Amino acid sequence: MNSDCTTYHCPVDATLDMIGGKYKALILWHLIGNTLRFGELRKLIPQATPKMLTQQLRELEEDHLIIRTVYPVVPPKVEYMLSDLGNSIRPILETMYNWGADYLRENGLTVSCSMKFPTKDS
Amino acid sequence: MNSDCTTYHCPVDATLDMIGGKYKALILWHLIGNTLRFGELRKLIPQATPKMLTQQLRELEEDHLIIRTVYPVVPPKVEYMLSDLGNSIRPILETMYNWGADYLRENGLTVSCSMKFPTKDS
DNA sequence: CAGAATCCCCTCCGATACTG
DNA sequence: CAGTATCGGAGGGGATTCTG
Repeated sequence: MNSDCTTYHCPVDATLDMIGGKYKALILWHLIGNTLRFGELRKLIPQATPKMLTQQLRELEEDHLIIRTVYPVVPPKVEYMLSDLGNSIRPILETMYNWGADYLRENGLTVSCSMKFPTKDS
Repeated sequence: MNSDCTTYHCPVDATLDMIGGKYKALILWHLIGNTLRFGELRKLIPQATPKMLTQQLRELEEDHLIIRTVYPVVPPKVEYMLSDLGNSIRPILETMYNWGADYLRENGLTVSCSMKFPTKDS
């Protein structure tokens, strides 16, 4: 998370601190129901440079929202998946998704990527 | 909002863009069911400098989440209240509040200000 | 009372190049 | 493949001072 405070002014700030990073919501969203490799995330979020993607993934890992698994093979293989805590944040993402989608639609704005509301699978 | 894009990569980003500002969630939260003056908001959010408070309020106004009313009197009197759009975002704040409160409790962290979950009044 | 204006630091983040 | 290292610009945000 971004803030190093052990005291927040508001629980909402604590939540925003964990998912408010530049690409964090997008990463979490893509990881819902999927275990993905670094390269797969890069393709899904091409606007993020490797540096930024790594940084955001590390912060999500520090906050225990995702689990990073390194396989000691050559070539390297690293997988990312949601933790239980990460899964518990899904309702927030969905609530924000629905509100944002309504807002964008009512304002005639568009979404550039193919992300859709996930069917309630795993 | 922070981004000037008319195209988002995700509705969640659009939502975060509107409420993710430094003090925006806190401002919106305090305005739920209350019409407040600038000075009252300053007392409720003392960690925000006047400059930052003004900036965040202006952005919330541009995004039509709040309504700013100026009374042409001396001394100046300005009131802020939630718009219909601002009120519509309340479920998001509540969802984030609940998740954040659970998270902080389970991690033994504390909230510094006296903000509580609002009773479901106006 | 409700801000506007200035100054300035410092972090975020993109671009580019390199590595085990 | 999955990163790391380095540089540098833009702007977020604090402290302070001033004003109608």
